[in-house]
Amino acid sequence: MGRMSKGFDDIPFFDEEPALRKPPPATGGIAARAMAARDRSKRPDYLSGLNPEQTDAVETLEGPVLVLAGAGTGKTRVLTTRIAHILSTGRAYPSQILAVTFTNKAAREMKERIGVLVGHAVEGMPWLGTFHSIGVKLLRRHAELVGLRSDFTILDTDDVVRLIKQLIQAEGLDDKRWPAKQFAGMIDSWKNKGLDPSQIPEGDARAFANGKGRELYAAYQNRLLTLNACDFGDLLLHPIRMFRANPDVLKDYHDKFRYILVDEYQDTNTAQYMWLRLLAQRPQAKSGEISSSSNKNGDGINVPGEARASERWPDDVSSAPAERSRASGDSVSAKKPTQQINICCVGDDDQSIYGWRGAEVDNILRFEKDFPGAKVIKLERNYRSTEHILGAASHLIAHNEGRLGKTLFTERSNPDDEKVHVHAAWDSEEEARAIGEEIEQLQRGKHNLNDMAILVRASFQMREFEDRFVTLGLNYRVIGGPRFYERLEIRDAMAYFRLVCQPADDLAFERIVNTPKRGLGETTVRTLHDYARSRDIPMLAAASEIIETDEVKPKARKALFDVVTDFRRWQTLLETTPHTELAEQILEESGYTAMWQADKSAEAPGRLENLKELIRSMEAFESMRGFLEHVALVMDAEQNEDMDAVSIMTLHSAKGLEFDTIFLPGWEEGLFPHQRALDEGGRAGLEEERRLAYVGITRAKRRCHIWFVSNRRIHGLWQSTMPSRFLDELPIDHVEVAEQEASYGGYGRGGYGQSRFDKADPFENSYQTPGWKRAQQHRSDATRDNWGTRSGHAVERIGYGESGPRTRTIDGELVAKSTTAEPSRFQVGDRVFHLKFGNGNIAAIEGNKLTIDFDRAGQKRVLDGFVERV
DNA sequence: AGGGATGGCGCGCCA
DNA sequence: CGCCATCCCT
Repeated sequence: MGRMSKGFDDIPFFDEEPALRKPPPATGGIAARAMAARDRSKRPDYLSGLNPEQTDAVETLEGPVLVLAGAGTGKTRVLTTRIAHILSTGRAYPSQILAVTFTNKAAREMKERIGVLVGHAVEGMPWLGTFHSIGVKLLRRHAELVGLRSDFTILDTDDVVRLIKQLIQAEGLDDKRWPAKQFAGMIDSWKNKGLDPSQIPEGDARAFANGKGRELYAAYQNRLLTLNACDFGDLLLHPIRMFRANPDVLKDYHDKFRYILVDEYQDTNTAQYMWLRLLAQRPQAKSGEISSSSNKNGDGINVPGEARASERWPDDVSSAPAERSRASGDSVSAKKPTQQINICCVGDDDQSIYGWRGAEVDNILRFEKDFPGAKVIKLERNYRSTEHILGAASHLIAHNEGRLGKTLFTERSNPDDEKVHVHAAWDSEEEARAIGEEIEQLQRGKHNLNDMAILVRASFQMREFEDRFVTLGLNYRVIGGPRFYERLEIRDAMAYFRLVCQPADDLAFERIVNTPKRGLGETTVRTLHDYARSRDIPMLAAASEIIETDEVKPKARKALFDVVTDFRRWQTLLETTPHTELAEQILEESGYTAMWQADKSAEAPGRLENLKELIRSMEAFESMRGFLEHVALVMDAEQNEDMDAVSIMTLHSAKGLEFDTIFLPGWEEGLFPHQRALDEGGRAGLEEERRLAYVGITRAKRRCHIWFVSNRRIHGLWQSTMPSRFLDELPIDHVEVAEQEASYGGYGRGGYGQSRFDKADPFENSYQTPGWKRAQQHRSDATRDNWGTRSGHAVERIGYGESGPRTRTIDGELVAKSTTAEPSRFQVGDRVFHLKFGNGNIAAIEGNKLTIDFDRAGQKRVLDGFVERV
C-alpha cells in the first residue's frame, strides 16, 4: 500500500471504508457474472417502469456512458436507479461509488431516493456529494500534502474579499482603483480553469494592480496557507495538485472508486473536469515496467478489444501539459490487477446555465472524444410537462446554435391543457399584485401552494413578491434567498466559533475582536496586526503575547487580556462540553447576546431569534467543527417543509425542480436576458440566458405564466423597459397572450372591467389588452402619486410624453406581424432625446421599435414612445 | 472610541 | 432606494 498511510490512518476520518479493510467483492468472477445474469433475467423491482432508454442507461454499467437527459425525462431516476443497481447486484460497496452533484439539494435528494430503492441496508453513501464537499473530504484527509492542516477553515466570498483588500492595501495600492471584489472574481475564474499563479496568462496578470496580478494572486495563496484556510476554488484545486504530486495517493482512490457518476455534467468547469479526469483515469503503464500486469485486467469486466477510455485521455494542451507524465509516475504499484473505472455522466447541454462560473459546455459536447467508445444515450421522452409547455420551450431553445440537439416529446396530450400564458403589467408592483391574485385564484380552485413557484432572474426581484404576499397573508418560502448564514449576527457568531476551533483564523479574529465593543479600536487592532505579521503568528497568539508587553495602552491591554482568556477557556471546553452548550456559553460570556438584548432597534429581536436558531441547527451535528464545515458548504437553511407555501427562487436554483404552476416574471430586455450577460458574454451570453429561459419554462408541469412589465425600478430609479426578445421566440401555437382578469387592488377598480374589451381582435395587437390599456391609464395617476420626487430631484419620468397611448407590438412569431402599422413619426437620421440614454440619432426603424445610436450610451433599441425629437 | 451624517455605488446567477 | 465606507464630530 505504499505511503498511503499518510492520510488514511493518521486522521480519524476513515469512515465507512470496507474496501480498504476487506477485499472488494469479486465483481469480475464467475459467481458475480452469474449473479448479474440472474439479476438481469429476474428484473428487480426497481427496474420496472423504466422506459427502454432509461433501462439502457441504468444497465450499461461498464465503460463510459453519457446520458443526454432532457428536462423532465427522468434523469434523477436514472442516476439513482443506476446506483441502486450497482449496489444490489453486489458490484460495489457504497463507499466504492463516487457520485458527484452540483448542489447539496441534489445530493440530499439522491441519497434519499437511493435509500428508498435499496432499502435501509445501505448506510449512506460516503462519496455522494457536491464537488466541493467531496473536495473538502479529500482535503481533510490529505491536508498536509498541500500545506494545510486538516482543521483548515473554508472562507466564503465575503471573507475572501476582505482578505484581498488587505493584501491590496499591503501592496501600497489604491483599493479604490483596484477593487478587491474584482480581483476576487479574477482569482475565482483562474481557479475555475485550474490555474495556479504561475499558470495564469500574462495578459490577465498584467491587467490588475499595475501589473502585479500574478504576485497578488501568489500572495493571496500564501496568505491562505498561513491562515490555514481555503476558498471555494481551492476545494477543487488543492485535491488536483495533491493527486498530481502524489500518484500513490491517487492510486488508492483509483482502486477505491469503481463507479463514478456525475450529475449535471454540462455544468462542470475546467477544474472539475481535471479533477474528474484524474480520478477516472488510471494512468497508463509505462512500457516495460508494469504493463503486463496492468493490461491483463484480470477481472473480466472489460469487453475485450473495447477501448478503455480511462487510458485514452486526449492530450490536454490548455490546462496541464505536465500532468500525464506526472500522473503516470513510477510509484504506481502494479502488483494488483487494475480494474476499470466506469464513469457515467448525465447532463443536458440545453440546461447549461453556469458559464459565468466557468462551466464549459464544451465538456459535454466533447465527451465522446474524451472517452472513446463511450456510449451515448438520449432521453427525450418527457414525463413532466404538457405539450404546450414543451412546445414553447423547444421552440425557444431551438434559437440556440451549438446544441447536441434533442427533441423532447410527450405522449400525454390533453385538449384541456392550457397554453403558455404571456401577461403584460405596467410595473413590477402590478406584476406582483396580479401574480398574487392568480395564485389566490388557483388556491380557491383547490390547488396547493406547494405546487406553485415564482422563478425570477435576479434575486432583487424577490422582494416585491415577498412584500405583496405578506400583505395578502399568503404563505411563501424563499429558496436559496438571503442566506441565513450571511446575516450579520450569524456571521459574527460563526466567527467566534471559528476562532475557538481554529485559533489561526485571523479574519474571524478581526471580525469579533471588538464586537461587542470592548474599546479595542483601530489603533489597537493595527498594532496587533503588525505584531502578528512581523512574527508570522496568528493574531490571537499575538494578542496573548502583546498583553505581556506595554505596546498597547492599559485599557486595551485589559480588554485584550479578557479576550485571550475567554478564548483559551473555550478552547479547553471544546473537548469536554457538548458543542451546542459551548456555543451558547460563548455567545453569553462574550457579551454578544447581551449586545443585541441591549439593542433597541427593530431588528434586534429577530437577530436574537436567529442566534437561537443557529444553536438549534447545531444539534444535528456531532461537533462544532462539523457544524462549521456544514455551514461553509451548505448555504441554505432548512425550511419547514410541511407548510403549504408558494416557492420563490431564482431560475438558477430552480434547476432540477418541477411545479404544477410556474410564474416567470420579469421577461424584459436588460433583466432577462440580463444586460450584463449580453455585455460580457455576447452571443454566448445570450444563449446562456436563453437556456435559462428554457430551464424556467420546463419546470412547469401544467401551467406556465410569463410576465413582463413596462416599468421597473433599477437602482431606485424607475426605468422603462422593453419586452424580452425571448417572448418573440415563443411559438404562437402554444402561447396565449393573456388578459388580466383580476381587478386592481387599491384603485382603478370598475370602469376598466374586462368585458368591454372581450371582443377585441387578439391579433390586432396582442399587448393592447385591457390590462395593458388599464395600466397605461393608471400611469398618469400613479406617476404623480407614487413616483413623485426624491429629495428634491425629479425622478425619471417614464417617457410617454404627451402623445397618448402607444401601440406596442412585438413582431415575430408570438404576435402576428402588424400590417396596419401606422407610419412612424420618426425618420432614420432624426436627432432624438431619451430620458435615460440622452441624445442620439436614429439608425433604423422597425415598426415602433427604433434603433438609436446614442452619443453616450451606444446603440440601443427602444420603443418610439420613449424618445422625442430634439 | 463611537455614533451619526453623508456620499458613492450597485442588483446576476452558486458552491 | 439601501447598503457600505468614510468622514467628521463628540
